[in-house]
Amino acid sequence: MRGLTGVSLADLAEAVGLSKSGIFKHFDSKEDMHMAVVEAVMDRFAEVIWKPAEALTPGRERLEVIFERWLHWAEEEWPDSGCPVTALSVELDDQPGPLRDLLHKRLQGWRKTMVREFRALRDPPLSEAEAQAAYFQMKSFVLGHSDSRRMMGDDDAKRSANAAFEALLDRTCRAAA
Amino acid sequence: MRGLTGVSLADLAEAVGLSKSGIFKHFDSKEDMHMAVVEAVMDRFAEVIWKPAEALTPGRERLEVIFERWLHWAEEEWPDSGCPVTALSVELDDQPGPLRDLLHKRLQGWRKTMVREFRALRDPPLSEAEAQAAYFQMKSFVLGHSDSRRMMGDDDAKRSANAAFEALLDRTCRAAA
DNA sequence: TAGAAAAGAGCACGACCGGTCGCTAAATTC
DNA sequence: GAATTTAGCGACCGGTCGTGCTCTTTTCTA
Repeated sequence: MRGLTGVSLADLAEAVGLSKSGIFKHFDSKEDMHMAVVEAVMDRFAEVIWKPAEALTPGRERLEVIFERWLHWAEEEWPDSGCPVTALSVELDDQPGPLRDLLHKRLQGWRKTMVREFRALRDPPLSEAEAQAAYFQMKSFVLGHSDSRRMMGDDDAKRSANAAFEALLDRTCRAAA
Repeated sequence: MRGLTGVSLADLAEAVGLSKSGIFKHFDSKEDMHMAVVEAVMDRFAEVIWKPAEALTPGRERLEVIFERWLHWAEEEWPDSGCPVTALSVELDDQPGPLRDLLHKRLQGWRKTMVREFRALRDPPLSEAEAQAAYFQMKSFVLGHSDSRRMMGDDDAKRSANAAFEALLDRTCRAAA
């Protein structure tokens, strides 16, 4: 990936068919643009991943749909660049400022949502700690999937990730209350 | 992180106390430098993570040491920038060329080593597929650990990763042959 | 110790960087 | 229909980019 810093105004101008100066009628600065990019990416993330699951009732099936959509998002929605959420995280995690803060806020919101989903996986509900541990693993498998597929060229990455996630759901459901 | 592209020759020159042109007596081009960076990073990776485990016999304890060193590597060896292997992977996974090829080769070598380690975790040894699945999860937890700690600000990330890894070892040892 | 070779400094280059300016033309509002 | 806002353009700014060239200084070797 090229990252936010790796895309110049000239690149962008050519891509959208505008002049550099034309772009500045829509954004005050490059950082202003970057903020809009983060917002747009996270909005799209929610639409692609959360929306299809919204209709379902909380529980295992919903989590399975979310996980499937999450892999799909990275694999099909961004076949060239790779998942922009991961890219933004790696690029911004040591760059303090409003941009990182915005991404952090959106990701925390998502995390909170997902922990809630995991709590509802079992009756009686999982403890907060159990749900957090489960989400940690879920997100790990998403990251592992991208790494395996993109960097290691592993065509079975999706299968590996799915198997790991299914096993995670199995043992999380089964765990004693 | 700033990435290879994000570090200019002027930055580097200042950091090492040389002039820009002075640097060119050691490297033919910036790409030549990048190759050396990838080599150096992977050499250091092996030294920090593999070397302390080398003395041990293959098996669970060795894997535990490797995992501990791997987390340590990301957390203590690179407290500011984050794990450079992850950074390089994300930066280069869609940039075909000798640089990506070099990183790919070194990472494949590491993967092969680790899969071998996992096979030796049990007697009778794990199948190739089982060992690959286990390594997929191990690497996922490493990635999850960095993401949780650096982007999400989770101080318990190490604990979460360790718990997940121990559980992985448990059920991998226990699995029927 | 003379001379070669290596390490480094200084400078200049063309290309590109993010950003501003003044202008035009289209759209919107009054 | 006049006035004002908006979208967009090309030219241009000061700076930085990677890199080549020449010259000096250090270091190694015969």
